[in-house]
Formats: sequence, structure tokens, C-alpha cells
Amino acid sequence: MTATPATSATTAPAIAPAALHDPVIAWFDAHARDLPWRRPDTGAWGVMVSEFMLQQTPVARVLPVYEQWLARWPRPADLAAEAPGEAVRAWGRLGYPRRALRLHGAALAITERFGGDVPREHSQLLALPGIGEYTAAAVASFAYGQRHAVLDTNVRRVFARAAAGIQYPPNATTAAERKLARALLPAHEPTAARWAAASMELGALVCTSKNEDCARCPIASQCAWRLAGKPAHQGPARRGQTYAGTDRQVRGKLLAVLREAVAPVPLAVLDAVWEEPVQRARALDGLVADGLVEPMADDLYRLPLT
DNA sequence: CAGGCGTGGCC
DNA sequence: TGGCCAAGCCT
Repeated sequence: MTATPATSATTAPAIAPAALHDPVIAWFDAHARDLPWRRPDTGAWGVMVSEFMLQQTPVARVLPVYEQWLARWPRPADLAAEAPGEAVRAWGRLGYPRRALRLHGAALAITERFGGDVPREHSQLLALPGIGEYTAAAVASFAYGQRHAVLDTNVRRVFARAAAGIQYPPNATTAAERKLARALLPAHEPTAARWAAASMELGALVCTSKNEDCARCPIASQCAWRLAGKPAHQGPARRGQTYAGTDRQVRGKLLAVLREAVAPVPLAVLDAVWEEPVQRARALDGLVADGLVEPMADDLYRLPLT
């Protein structure tokens, strides 16, 4: 099954799963990064915090914030006892600050509904704010050693190439990808958990989006995409991200001021971050609507106390 | 379900 | 230089 079209992902895997597991896991044993959330003394809370921070954010930027976060809030109940605005402030410049709010909300729910312990069930994790299909599987697998298909952008890219023979996965996760991921999952629970971490790391370090390093890939000899001559991406253009001049940029500037402030900020100070008044007002309203900013009397604003 | 949502480093 | 990219989630 070389030079396979994208639809081939719906069929049985081209490769015997077992022929993939051993080399990828062996490669992981030799080359896995020593990341703090992978250390044996890391509890489920640490894993969960790392997963929130790593959503759309590179490891290098997460590391220092992660360490400070866990030192300050070593258990979910510690974070739950804080004002949500403190989570937003401690989030710093990681980006997508709604994640901080959702992590705080998740800590609150864990404290109230699960006695302060991160739940083990995928369905219970999925019900927490900020946790979707990927993060629920990741926490269940990495923190609790369970057998779940962990489909992040790295794994999806590895599977697209190795099994489907295409350069990039579809824009949105498809049923075919889930089916393939389940078919490739080792039956043995601890092996499945190891495989999840290993296949993700392979995508992060070797089978990267650009400049993939097939010479260091443990399954290069089996990779459908490489065997097909690495054909260029055919399908619809991949979703890009605009930023300059968008509301997002304005929101970022407004929130940066509020994060640094130790006292409520006058509207006049916020007005200074962006020239255009209509967009500026829309951005501020959006932050308030999202619960990231709390309006007070006398045109004063602050990070949310509740 | 396509689009909104931050930030900074890299080639 | 600037578009692309980085362990997604939510509506």
C-alpha cells in the first residue's frame, strides 16, 4: 500500500502494528526528553497542568511557568482557593489566557466533586472545563497509565505519513483517524501508554511538520509517505492563523496591562494600548464577556476576583 | 464545523 | 521580512 490516497486511513493499517511499537518505543527509551511532567514523582495534577499549558504552546515556553505554577499550587485545592485572576496573572505570556481560567475552573470542580483528586475516568476528565478529547486521553494515559488513543497534532502527523502515506493530516480530526489510532493501539495497557507518549515524541522531535528527519526515524523503512517519495500535500490549504491587527492582538495588549497592574486600572490607561476605538472597545468587551476582565465602578478594570 | 482565541521563535 | 508553527478547546 504505497502511494496511498488520503482515504486509505479508513482501511486496515498497512503495517503490522507490532512492527511499529517496538522500534518507536525503543527509540523513545533512548531519546525521550527529560521533561518535568514526565518524572516519576509527578502526580496527575502535574500532568494535567502541563497538558493545559502545552495546548498550542511550545515546551520551551511552558517549562518555567509550569515550575512556578506547581510550586505555588501543588494540589488542585490550592489553585481552587485562589481568585481566578491570580491564575490569569500567573499564566504570564503563555497565550490563550482562557486556558488559565479553565484550569482554575477545573481545579474548582475537582475540589468540589472529586475530593481534590484528579479523576481517572476519561468521561469525568472530559467533563472538566478546558479538557477535550485529546487532553482527557492524555491525562488518563500519562498520569494513570491507561490505554487510550492519544491523538494530538504530532501523532496525527506521524500516522498520516507512516500509515496513510500523506504529508499532513486533515484539518480536523476524522473518524478514520480515530479508527486507525485505535487499531494501532497496543493491547497491553502499560505498553499502550508507553506507545502514546513515544509516538507523540516522535512527531515532536523527528517527524516534524517541516524539515522532518527521516534519517533518525525508527520506522522510516516502513513509512508509506517516504516510500511513496514524500509527495507534497494535496488537499485543502491548512488552516492558517492571522494575528496582526486582529482583536486577538488587542486583547493581548489589554490583558498584558492588567496582568502587570497591582491596582485596578483606569479605562484611560487601557485606551492607550490601541488607537482604533471601536476595535479597542470590542476587545475589552470580549475580555469581560469571557470572564478574563472584571469591570468595576468608575471605569476601573482588574483581573477577576471571582 | 469553521473560525476565534495569544505569543514568540524560526527560517 | 513575515508566514508558519507549537501536546487544542469551545461555540
